[in-house]
Amino acid sequence: MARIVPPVGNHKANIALVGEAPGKEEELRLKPFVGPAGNILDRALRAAGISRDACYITNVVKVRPPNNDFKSFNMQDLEYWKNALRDELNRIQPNVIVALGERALNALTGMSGVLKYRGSILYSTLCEGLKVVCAEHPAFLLPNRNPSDFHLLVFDLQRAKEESLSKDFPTLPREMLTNPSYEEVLHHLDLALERPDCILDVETDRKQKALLCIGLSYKDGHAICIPLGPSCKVWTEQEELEIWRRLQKVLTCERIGKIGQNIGFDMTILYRYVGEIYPVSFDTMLAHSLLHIEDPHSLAHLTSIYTKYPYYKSDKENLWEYNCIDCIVTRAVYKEMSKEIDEHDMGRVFYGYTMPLFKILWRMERFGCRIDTNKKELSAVEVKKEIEELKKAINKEVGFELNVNSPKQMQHFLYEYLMLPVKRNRKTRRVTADENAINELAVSHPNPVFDKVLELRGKIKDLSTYIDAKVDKDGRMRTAYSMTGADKEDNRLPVTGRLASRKGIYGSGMDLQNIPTRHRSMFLPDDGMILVEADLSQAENRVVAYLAGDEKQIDIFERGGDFHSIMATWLGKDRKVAKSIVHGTNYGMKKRLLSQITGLSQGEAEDVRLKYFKTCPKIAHWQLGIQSKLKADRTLVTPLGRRRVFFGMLGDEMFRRAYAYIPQSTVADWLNINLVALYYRLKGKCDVLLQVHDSVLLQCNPDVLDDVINAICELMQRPFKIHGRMCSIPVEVKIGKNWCDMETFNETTVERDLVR
DNA sequence: TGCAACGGCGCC
DNA sequence: AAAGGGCGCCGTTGCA
Repeated sequence: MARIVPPVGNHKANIALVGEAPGKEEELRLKPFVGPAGNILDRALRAAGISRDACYITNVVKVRPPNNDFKSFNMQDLEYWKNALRDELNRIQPNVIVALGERALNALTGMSGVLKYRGSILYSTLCEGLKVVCAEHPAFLLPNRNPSDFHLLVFDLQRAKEESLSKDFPTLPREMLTNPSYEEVLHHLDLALERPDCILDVETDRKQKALLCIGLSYKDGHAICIPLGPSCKVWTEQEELEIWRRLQKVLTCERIGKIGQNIGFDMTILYRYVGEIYPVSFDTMLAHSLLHIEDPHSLAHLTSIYTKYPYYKSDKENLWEYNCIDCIVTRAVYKEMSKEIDEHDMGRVFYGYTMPLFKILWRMERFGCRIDTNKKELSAVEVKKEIEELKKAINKEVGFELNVNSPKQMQHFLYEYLMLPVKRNRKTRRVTADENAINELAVSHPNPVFDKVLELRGKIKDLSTYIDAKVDKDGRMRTAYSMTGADKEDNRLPVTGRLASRKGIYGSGMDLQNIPTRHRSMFLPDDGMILVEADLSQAENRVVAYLAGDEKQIDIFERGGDFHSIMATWLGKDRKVAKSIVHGTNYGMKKRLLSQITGLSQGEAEDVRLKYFKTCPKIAHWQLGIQSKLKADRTLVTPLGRRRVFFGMLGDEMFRRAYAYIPQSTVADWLNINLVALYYRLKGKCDVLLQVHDSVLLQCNPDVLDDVINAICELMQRPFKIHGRMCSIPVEVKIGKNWCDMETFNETTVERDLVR
């Protein structure tokens, strides 16, 4: 028998909280929000400075749904409860209603998509004249769901508190010029020329990235959308030419800071029309990734946090209007964010490092690297042939067509056809036929086909990923760097401070941070130039030694000894094993995997691991310190000031991520800081081609090689502080005629090279 | 045909 | 009981 859970709270409340339906605990105690979700709500209310007694708390449906499944209510039931809710809220007349979760949002406003609308201030369609603030349902924030969104609930409740002062809606200026005449365009571009900054946002089609229109906002609450691009029929040829000319004047005017959300995209689109846009003073996405690295950096999210404009990204049917709103909102976001940067004293980092690095990376993306296209085509032919032969051999050996790239077919082949013992992925615990599994099977159940399978997979990877990568028409390979992960893949956000490298928006180019050495011979310097690679040597190990404050390790590094050889003698193993043990153990690896990567037995591996901790006890201390820091506030800060909050379950998995985080991001930041410094020091003397996490690839004229290498050594090896102690990371400089055959620099190699 | 999820694998 | 982390791209598969 369904029991009705009545609302609770103050009938004169200015804030009404509306959930979906009672749960088990609520039904038992006949009160809304008293179970686990209720606890979360209470915590969030406290954090937002709202007293529960000052709220009226209710649910859309007052009875617990069978199996807690809201969908089991039919339309009639829902209508009944919605009517009851309308009467209820109209009696209370709160200044603001908080819709907690999808069902409440839907009942109160008719909208759907709570993750999009959270933070938005909306008109209630259920109770006319009343104002709704949308928030995620507390049950959605339980530890096993999405605990990292808790702060968003707090934020939305704070917003509700502000809005509870009156029934009025916030005023949101939106002066939009969506279909301007030619004269209006010129007039507004003239006005823009008088202003110190200008928001820029272009719209393109999704596939070709063909330009559709350009939006500008040179003052608050105002925007103009100028239709332009290959399919634009608005202007005469002459008008269009003049608009581009005036536009270029604004976009390249020294006095006008250009501002945008992920403005690198707009710069890339407009490059063919106006060249490089300059100066770019502020990117809201980059600023946000600096201030709140663990949050999403989409404009939709920024809008919900920094402005009171409601979510608008779902209606794109009027593109010009949409373009204008984007600009107006970006300006509002920009103003708030620039204040936040000043308040947090991040100006030096943001304007002096983040934005310059962004500019340099954008130029590197344009510049690209010359490719030996001949060689590339030849090896394509060769590898294709090898693939065909391997395929034939494998099919002949197994007696049927086997696609080694199909996990499904491979699992069937190994575990059903050959009836071998099933191997699982250690992390996911799922059945796998990956390289590791096959290698293990090859030991227990030798079969000549295994080697061929792995070889074939390798060749297919070589061909598809590296050899077939699309070179631009000018024979150059390009990449797009991401400092934030705005175009995130699989919903993962990069959080390390490392750059990501990927294909460009037009589909050419590739990730240039994972090229196997043997494929690097395709990468050439331009005519008359020489490649210079500067590598931070053993950077992560070094940083770990300083972070842990391990005197023994620091001593080896500072004396310039061969770290791994010395560790090898201490641990009583050969150099290679010692290297793996140290590296793996530093990052939380345990005996099983250590034994796998070293070839030792698990018992031996464990012995060496413990011996390493005994030899360098500070390493274990360091790890324990990280653990307690995470337990205390889930936050780690690197020596270079990068901060990261860790969400999710406290445990070894998080600890391992945390061990890796600080050295990884410290090295990345240190390299990038030096990339900026090098760029300005060597301006005109060299071209920066690539950044690969702990190394940079440059090209320069051989006559300035000395200058270049001196600058590299001077800048990159300068000491910086880790835990109050100065640490210097040596640089290994290599030079070469292609990126594969690089020789460590010393005087004789230069001379030999110059003679050639 | 396009898309998302997944398995697999390249480098630092 | 056992467990490095961080990225992006390709091919397959299943679904719309």
